[in-house]
Amino acid sequence: MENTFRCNCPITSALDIVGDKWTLVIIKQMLLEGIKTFKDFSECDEAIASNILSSRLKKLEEYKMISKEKLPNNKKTNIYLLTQKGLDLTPTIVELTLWGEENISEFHPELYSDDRIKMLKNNKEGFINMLMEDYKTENWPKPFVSNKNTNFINE
Amino acid sequence: MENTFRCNCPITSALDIVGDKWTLVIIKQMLLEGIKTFKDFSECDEAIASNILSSRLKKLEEYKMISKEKLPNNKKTNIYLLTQKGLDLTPTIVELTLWGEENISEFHPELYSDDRIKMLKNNKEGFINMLMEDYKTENWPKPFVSNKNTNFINE
DNA sequence: ATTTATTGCTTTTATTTTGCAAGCAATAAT
DNA sequence: ATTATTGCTTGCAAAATAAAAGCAATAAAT
Repeated sequence: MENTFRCNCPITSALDIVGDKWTLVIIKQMLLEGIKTFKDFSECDEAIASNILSSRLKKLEEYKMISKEKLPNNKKTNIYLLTQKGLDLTPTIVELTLWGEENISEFHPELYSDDRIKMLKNNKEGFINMLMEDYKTENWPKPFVSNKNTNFINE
Repeated sequence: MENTFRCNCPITSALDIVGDKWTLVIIKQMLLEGIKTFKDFSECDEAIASNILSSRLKKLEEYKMISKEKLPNNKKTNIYLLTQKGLDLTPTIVELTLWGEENISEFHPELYSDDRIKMLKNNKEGFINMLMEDYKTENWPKPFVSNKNTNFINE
């Protein structure tokens, strides 16, 4: 963590953290593919080597971009979750997706495009918000809701 | 250029091109700091080693993200310019800037913020368009304008 | 016209990072 | 009690990166 930053420029410093082959891929997998455990990462499409995965997760934790937790009924498996800092990379990832989708197929014909990307092109702002909100509601601990408010539907 | 792509995902593929320590720094310098020649790059703040600069410029040219030209009166100096493909990374760079500016200072207190970043926060969309238009008018060959239209002011 | 400086690299060598394979401790399943 | 799974770490080889030096082509100065 010491001497990580080349200079005082925010872009260059951002790249000192996420500017490598794997870090943003990891965040993408968590954000878009529901990946949460070490095993999930190891088994998925872009299977990253376990030592590199390990070092990247450590770095992301140091920078508070992910948290490492355990489920109450499983003392072994770690659950890695994006924090707000990590989630805040959603717009960057979305812009990279759009750039890739429009500029790479010439060099990489098998590149896929899917329905989500079409949605994204239709309404970028909305898509970004949806991604971030969905991640939170699916993965972040539910806030306590008092009984008063839970049964509206049945009243 | 062969075997560059890990898989068919647009994000991962984008990172196969720009996912390293230097590529986006180079594009940032061209876009935001008016850097155009090999010497400019070598002399600036984040002085990249010349061999790496050389290899990155070559890669960016292969992917048509920059062009390499010469001025008519100078047979020596190469001028590197962003093409549309390169310029299209502006939104990605802008989002990275915002992320860096809001999430890194905790770990890097010397990180600077400036007036341009304030402008950017006020009007992201407009700032991105301004950056791209400014770059084009300042660096791309001027289109021919017929005499008919040049003297409005004097009529 | 000849020397000197600059530019845009390439080459060499050293260091760092990456990645595969194997190993291993702790927990969970059988 | 035994076996399988998970989440790592370690060791080593290969690849990428980086600092330094070198060099050819052009431009500038004398």
